[in-house]
Amino acid sequence: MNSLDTAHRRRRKDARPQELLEAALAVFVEKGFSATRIDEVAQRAGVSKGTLYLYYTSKEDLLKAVIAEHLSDRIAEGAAMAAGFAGDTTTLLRELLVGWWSQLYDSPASGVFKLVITEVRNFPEIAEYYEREVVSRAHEVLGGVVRLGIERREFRPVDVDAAVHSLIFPLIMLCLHKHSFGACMPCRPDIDGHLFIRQHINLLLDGLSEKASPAPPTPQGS
Amino acid sequence: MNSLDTAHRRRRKDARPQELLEAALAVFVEKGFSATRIDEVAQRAGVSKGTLYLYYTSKEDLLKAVIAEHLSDRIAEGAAMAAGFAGDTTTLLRELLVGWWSQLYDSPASGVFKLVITEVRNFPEIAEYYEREVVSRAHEVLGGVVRLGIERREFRPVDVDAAVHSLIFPLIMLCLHKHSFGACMPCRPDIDGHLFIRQHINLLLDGLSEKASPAPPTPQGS
Amino acid sequence: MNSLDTAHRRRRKDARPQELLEAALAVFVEKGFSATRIDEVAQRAGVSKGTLYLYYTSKEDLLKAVIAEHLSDRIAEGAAMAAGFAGDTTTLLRELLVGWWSQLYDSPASGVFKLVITEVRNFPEIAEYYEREVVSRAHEVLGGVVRLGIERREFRPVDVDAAVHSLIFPLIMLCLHKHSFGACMPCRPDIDGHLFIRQHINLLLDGLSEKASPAPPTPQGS
Amino acid sequence: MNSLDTAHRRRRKDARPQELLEAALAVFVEKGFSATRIDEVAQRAGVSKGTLYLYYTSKEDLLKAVIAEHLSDRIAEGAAMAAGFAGDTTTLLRELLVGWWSQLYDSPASGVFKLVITEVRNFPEIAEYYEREVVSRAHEVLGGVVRLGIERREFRPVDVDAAVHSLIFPLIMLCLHKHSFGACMPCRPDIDGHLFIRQHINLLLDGLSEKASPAPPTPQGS
DNA sequence: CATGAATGAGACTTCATTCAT
DNA sequence: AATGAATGAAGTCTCATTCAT
Repeated sequence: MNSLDTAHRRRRKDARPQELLEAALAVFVEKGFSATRIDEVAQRAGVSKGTLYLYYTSKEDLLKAVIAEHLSDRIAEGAAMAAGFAGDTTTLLRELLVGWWSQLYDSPASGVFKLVITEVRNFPEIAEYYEREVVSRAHEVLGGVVRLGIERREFRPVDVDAAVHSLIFPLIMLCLHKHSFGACMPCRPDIDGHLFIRQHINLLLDGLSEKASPAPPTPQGS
Repeated sequence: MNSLDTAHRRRRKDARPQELLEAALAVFVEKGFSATRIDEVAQRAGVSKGTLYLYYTSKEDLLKAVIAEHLSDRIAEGAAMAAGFAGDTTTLLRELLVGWWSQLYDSPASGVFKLVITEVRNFPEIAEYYEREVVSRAHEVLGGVVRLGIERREFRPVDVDAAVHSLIFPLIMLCLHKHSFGACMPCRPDIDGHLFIRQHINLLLDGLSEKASPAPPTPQGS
Repeated sequence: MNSLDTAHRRRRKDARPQELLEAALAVFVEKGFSATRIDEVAQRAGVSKGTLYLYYTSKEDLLKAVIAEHLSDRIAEGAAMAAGFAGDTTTLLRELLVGWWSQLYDSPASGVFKLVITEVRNFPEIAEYYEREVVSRAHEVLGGVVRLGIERREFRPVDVDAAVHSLIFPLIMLCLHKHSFGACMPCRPDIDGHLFIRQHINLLLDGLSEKASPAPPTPQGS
Repeated sequence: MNSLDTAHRRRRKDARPQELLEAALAVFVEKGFSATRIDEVAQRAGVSKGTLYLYYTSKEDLLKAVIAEHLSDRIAEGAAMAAGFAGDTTTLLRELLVGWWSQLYDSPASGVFKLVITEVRNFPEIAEYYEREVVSRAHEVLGGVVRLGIERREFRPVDVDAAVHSLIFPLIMLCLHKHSFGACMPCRPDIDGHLFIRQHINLLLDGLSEKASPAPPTPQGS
């Protein structure tokens, strides 16, 4: 019993920062940074307010930790997926966006987009960090695929940066929507995220595609 | 002198609400609702804190007024533009998004998107209002054009709702970007909004287009 | 018409201070000095806030004017009534309290007691004024009657000051009650002021005791 | 040391509400509810402003707690005193009022009367509470004694309610006086409360009139 | 490690008072 | 004389942060 307790205690202790970050992300995304009370984060993590300050020195520190936490892994996953792929770029792009983004969309990490957009202007360090760790790396991965597709004559010679934005902006918007309107008007005939991701990619691939009008193998929306 | 002064006083008085709304929008968008101090709004409008309360009964009231203010007109403009158009839907869509959105993007009203996305969850009435006055009406306009294009065989028979989202989400993201990253990392090679709008439309029109691969007359990005 | 208007205007103007005092008394008594807004007084008097400041230099000034206003006359009336009376002191006392107090109880002046008791500690000048102009003079009148009654052997040789207080305290309480509980619980079987005044005087004149005059074992005041 | 400190801490914590109520009563009675600043209450209780809000959710909440606090006990004491008494009602009444009221007059609870009279109209819930918990119960006790006295032929058949008011109103006035004039004109030959209580009761028990029992010409209450 | 009582700076809001018209 | 828009000091209440236990 004693050793079990110790183990349990240690596990709890080690898990604390993670639990706090999850709680903090949830509340920050829901209320906004300025409007969330530190009490609520602590309470949602099941600890007292004082305990939170054992792990994070201030509310702002917690915010930065939250943002840093949910990024590296996801980006690395996408990069790996792209790097390890052998096949045509059309399939890769579809695979990448559907597989990668669907997962991200479903995870709490999707809320980070809202958080970052909301708070960058108040905490400029976040801008730098986010740009370096997320934007540029994700852009690199997707831009690489598009560029490759153009080289291989699968895609038309479009502006790569613009194409990447056209690809990715709606997906980010989808995440923002999920955590704003999606969270407070759930009764309405709402956007089906996963469906939209596929439809959006199909539409863009048709625009990108060099070939005449290769209607995607599956009908729209399937 | 007397009548002039009276006129001046009256003009100031009549202009106050508008001036306050402009100041409020600017600060709300910059800092977020919760983090903006009422003093700063008042100061930016050139009045004292107390004066603000002569026109708006609370900070929340001010927020709602700000959101309501910058909507009706813009939406109506777009609807009128669409209604009065005679020509092919491809051109109409290009016209609509480039003309309408470029203007909106340049105006302070573009900040409202950030504001709404940030605050809907805290003020559910906003969700209802915004959905009714903005989302559904804008969707109707654009959806109508896409549907017409499909009927006329200019566009392929895509899912209309999804296509509208693919069209408009990046434009909203552009507005969000302008008021978040765009406002705090102006040194970096940044997105050129107007250029992107055109590129994005071209890309999507190619995806939508029924015809083989009618590379747009102008090269991408021009 | 012109002269009528002028007359009317003048009459209004001359009546202003009086109207303001009446309004102020009503609101001060209802809400308390500190809790009444100057706007409400002005509004109840049918003028703008600015106008009030043409007649009284501050809220405190208005308070003092209100208190000074409703006193002198009433006291003088009572003194006159007492001075001009020829008859037995029992009747005089009854006459005095029933006639004088019933009238005061019915008039808005009754509220001044609440106002004074509430505010003396915050405005010590009021204490001095009220003591000099009201308390001492009323006490003199009633004390004189009691003393006379004792000299004439109509009354037992009681402590005059205490007797005056026993006579008058319940009447003041009645006024206080009217403007506190009486004003907010009107549905309950409430005190009938005029009836109580008579009963109270009768009781004091005669005492509760069934037995003749069993002077208490200890002398008065022991 | 550890356990002592803990004990000390706990004792402070448990005592806080009581200490705050005492401080609040003192300041409310002195300045009036609306004019007292929450800071002053906190300071007088030896805590910071924030601490007060750990125990009471608002200024109004504090007011209600203050009023509720100082009542139940005092009323219960009086009722017990009356219930446990064996003897003639004249003595009981004298005992009751002198013993009970002298104590109340000396205690800070005497200020509650001023507070209630001042604030009932602004906080109607107080009226209901006070009527139910104080007025009706005290009235019942005293009314019972008077009624018993009448049954036993110790007292004349007076109107019971009026008699109770005549008995008790001056005592309440005494409390009001203590906390209004009494607190700001201490130099003048002032009322001696305890002396007055005895004199008042004697006077009511015996009446002013020298003659035996000259029932007034008209029946009580006419 | 964990707690939660305590703090006090700072936010929103009110309102007495002023003053140009 | 009368108005009412404007002010800003001051009050209530919140909440991030600390610290003794």
